[in-house]
Amino acid sequence: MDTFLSIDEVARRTGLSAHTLRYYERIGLIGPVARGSDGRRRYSAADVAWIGFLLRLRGTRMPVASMQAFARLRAAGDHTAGERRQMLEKHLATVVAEIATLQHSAAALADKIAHYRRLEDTGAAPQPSSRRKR
Amino acid sequence: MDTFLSIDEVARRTGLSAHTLRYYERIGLIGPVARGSDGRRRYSAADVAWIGFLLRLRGTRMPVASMQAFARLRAAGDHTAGERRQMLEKHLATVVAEIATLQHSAAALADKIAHYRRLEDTGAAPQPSSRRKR
DNA sequence: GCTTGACTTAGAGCGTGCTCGAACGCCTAG
DNA sequence: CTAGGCGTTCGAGCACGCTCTAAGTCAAGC
Repeated sequence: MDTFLSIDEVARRTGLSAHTLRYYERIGLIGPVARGSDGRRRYSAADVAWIGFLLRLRGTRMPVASMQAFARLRAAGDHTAGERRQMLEKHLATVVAEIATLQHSAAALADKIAHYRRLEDTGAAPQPSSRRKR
Repeated sequence: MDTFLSIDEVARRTGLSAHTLRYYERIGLIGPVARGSDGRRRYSAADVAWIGFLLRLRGTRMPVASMQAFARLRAAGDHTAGERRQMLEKHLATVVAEIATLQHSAAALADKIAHYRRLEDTGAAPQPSSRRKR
């Protein structure tokens, strides 16, 4: 199984740049990646899966510092699983809260838009760049 | 009606710092605020309402540059209402999309947590810092 | 008059998360 | 042997959104 990927392949698959992948490794988000005899990185499937997980955390705006903490726990071994679970639970709670406030804000935005629409339909200046066919 | 507020009062009410309020004014997010005879800012109720709206936009992660664009349109007069509505609609769409991906991620997080919980219950090392009374 | 304290401006500095540049190494093709 | 291309490290630089400092003004209280 030649299941090892070059940094460019991983970049392509994850959407991160090679620069960013090296950066993540530097700051400890990604554990030391295996190297070929020429010193180049050879990412395993597990590495890629972990990066995918990191991207999910990032997508929920977990700060890099927290991801680092999580990565450290992971590297420390199985006995930190409980701690890791707690981190995730805490983070999940903030994500859920954020979803709620976003939904709230989305509703407010929709109201504002409706307000604008009313303004326009009440015969104010017609929109130049908007085909607003009632 | 002494409906004018000092910068500190506005800071208190909006949760922004006085520094940030001045900064927002400097970069054009908040139009020129009226001044008292002593040169100090005197915020009107309309100013405060506008700041509230800005905060909502910020809460949905609208970039400052976009808020500036919106503020410019607003300052340009009523005839930009259509354009402003379009901006809001576009932004609302991104907010809705983001809510969706956050929900997706939240579900994935919940799965991961469940996974950890399973690990723990399958008799791995007991958690030191977790009273997991099955 | 002097002090205190809240305000003003202009501009420098900072935390976060990348992003890029410079200089070099190694492999392959021609 | 040389050139090209892709990788490496180390460190500087950047975009964003504030945040703070410095130096000064003004009004009120002692």
